[in-house]
Amino acid sequence: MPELPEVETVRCGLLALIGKKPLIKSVKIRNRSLRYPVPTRINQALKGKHIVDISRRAKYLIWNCGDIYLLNHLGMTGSWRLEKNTKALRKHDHAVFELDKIGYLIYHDPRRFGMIDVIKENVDEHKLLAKLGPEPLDKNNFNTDYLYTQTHKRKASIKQVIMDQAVVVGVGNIYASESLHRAGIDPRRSAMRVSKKRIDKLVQAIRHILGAAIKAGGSTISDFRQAGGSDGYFQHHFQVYEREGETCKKCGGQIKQCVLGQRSSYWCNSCQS
DNA sequence: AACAAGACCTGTAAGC
DNA sequence: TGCTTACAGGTCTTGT
Repeated sequence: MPELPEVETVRCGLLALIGKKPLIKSVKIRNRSLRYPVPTRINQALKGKHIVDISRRAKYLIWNCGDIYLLNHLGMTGSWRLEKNTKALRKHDHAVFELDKIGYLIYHDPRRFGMIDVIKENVDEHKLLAKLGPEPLDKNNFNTDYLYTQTHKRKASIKQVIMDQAVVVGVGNIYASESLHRAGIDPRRSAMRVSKKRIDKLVQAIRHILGAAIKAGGSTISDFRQAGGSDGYFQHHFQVYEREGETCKKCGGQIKQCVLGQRSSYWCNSCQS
């Protein structure tokens, strides 16, 4: 489901839903079998803590609960919603956080590719976070010089390389295709055959696309919703994603589709090379 | 080190 | 109507 803009949208939505530093009264796990088993000690660890803040690293949400942190990845189908009571629980509601005076914050995830863990300290050193690349919107660490050092030696397609979370985080299957279209680069092109000048265009394109998608509240396709339940709007701005056979809005060329790294990829056969 | 493929899951849509 | 297959926003693991 979520790439960086969707996770950022969920983060903002959750902050709005929970209000000011709510107390966690209890955590009930209905199904521990997410991508990794949810720790059995999670209720004991979080009961009585306040959610001080929610931040994001890559596609991970990090709840700051004072002296302890909750780490959450939404996988493909993870979502959060708030309910007034527990009568409204549905299939695939795997975790229920009872928040004092707020209600029940529910983690829903049909495919169970998401994860929930609790961390005592040094969040950045967590096994899943330690090897992540820079944030795409961080101009100091994600820029043309940096990305070129990563791409010029790699034989794989440029699309696969920018989706590698060790190279840059947050770019998933939709925004990789959209960013490459904006930069005029064929997603099938070997990363090492993209000139530095075009890598510069790509850096700007990734920043622009992700920034615009965050502003639009992410993309709603299939079942993604903001934490408040409303739709994102960026899907209306797709130039190539899921537009196979249609006309390029920029140049009138035809949108093509192929599979790269087992993922559907889309590009315009006229304005991308 | 880098890469391709397999694995983990369920729901939905398409094809027969 | 029902069965089978392909595919879906992610990413870790395995084998070359």
